[in-house]
Amino acid sequence: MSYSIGDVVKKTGLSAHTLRYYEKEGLLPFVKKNASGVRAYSDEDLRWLTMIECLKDSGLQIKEIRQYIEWFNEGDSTLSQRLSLFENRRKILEKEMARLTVVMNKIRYKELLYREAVRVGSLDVATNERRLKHLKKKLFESPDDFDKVTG
Amino acid sequence: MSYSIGDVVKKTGLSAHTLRYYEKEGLLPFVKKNASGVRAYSDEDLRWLTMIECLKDSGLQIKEIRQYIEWFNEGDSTLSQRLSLFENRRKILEKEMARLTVVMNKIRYKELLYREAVRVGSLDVATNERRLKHLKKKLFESPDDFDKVTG
DNA sequence: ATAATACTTAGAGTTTACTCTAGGTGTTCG
DNA sequence: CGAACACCTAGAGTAAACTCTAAGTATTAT
Repeated sequence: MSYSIGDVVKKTGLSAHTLRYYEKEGLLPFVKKNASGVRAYSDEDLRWLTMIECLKDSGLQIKEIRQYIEWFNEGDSTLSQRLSLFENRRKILEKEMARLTVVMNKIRYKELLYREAVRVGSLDVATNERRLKHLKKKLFESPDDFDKVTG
Repeated sequence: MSYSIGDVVKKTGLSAHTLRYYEKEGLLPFVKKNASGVRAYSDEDLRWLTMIECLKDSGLQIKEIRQYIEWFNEGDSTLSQRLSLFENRRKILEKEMARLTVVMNKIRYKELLYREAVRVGSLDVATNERRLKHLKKKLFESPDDFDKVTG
């Protein structure tokens, strides 16, 4: 099976502009064109687009994805480089998730603080409630200046 | 206590450029200047910078942070808007963490696949190993095209 | 006193990943 | 056969968040 750029737009949700841009950036080196220069995407190309989406979701930049595809095309001699890439990415994702957990607690505290402030009609009153002060301590293992902010 | 922009650079790790940029964008409406126009940051200003960092970490854009600060300055009449902001942010962070969990599993599979490929010296051989095929099933609850990609 | 350093402003430049425009060619349908 | 539509390329424009430059003033150290 082969697909026009319009077909791929429908399948992937990417714009035709974006698909051509990806190709220009070296992310789709396998896409064939017919005699009049019209792109014909294969199922393999669609699977690469799925892979590209995953790599983008993991935070890779386009030039890093291009590097990965180049390594893939060079074959088994680049296996260790590709392993490093995924190792690093996994570590970065772990850090990112840890970071988000910390931020989440701070935002959750603010949400509860403002929920109470709305209930009693005053931010100052809510901020000084024992229950919320206690919650603050519970949510922030390592307190920083954050808990002094009144906003 | 008050601090020069250089002091704040050392304390926060932000550049002087960035601090002035934040001020221009309305994120630091309280910073005082002396007779010759030199900024003197207060402890309150430093706490706002901590708050701004948290909001940025949670994914808010600068204009959204400015909006929040404007609401803060308007007092208790904007409590419900601020509550909405934190509610939305919490929901977005939850989605983001769920997204990262999915991506993490895919990247972890790739890492293990390439670790094995490096060990045996062949991506094709590793891809066809029963152990890794089984792992793939375990990691991806809802299989998509991803598991067909060989790269 | 003078050199170095820190500060000021306005505004231009950078990066990333698109996103769109202009001007044109090719294909399909009634 | 001609209108409508999909496609092509090259290149310009956009948004966000900085990042830096230029040209000048003020402060500090020797």
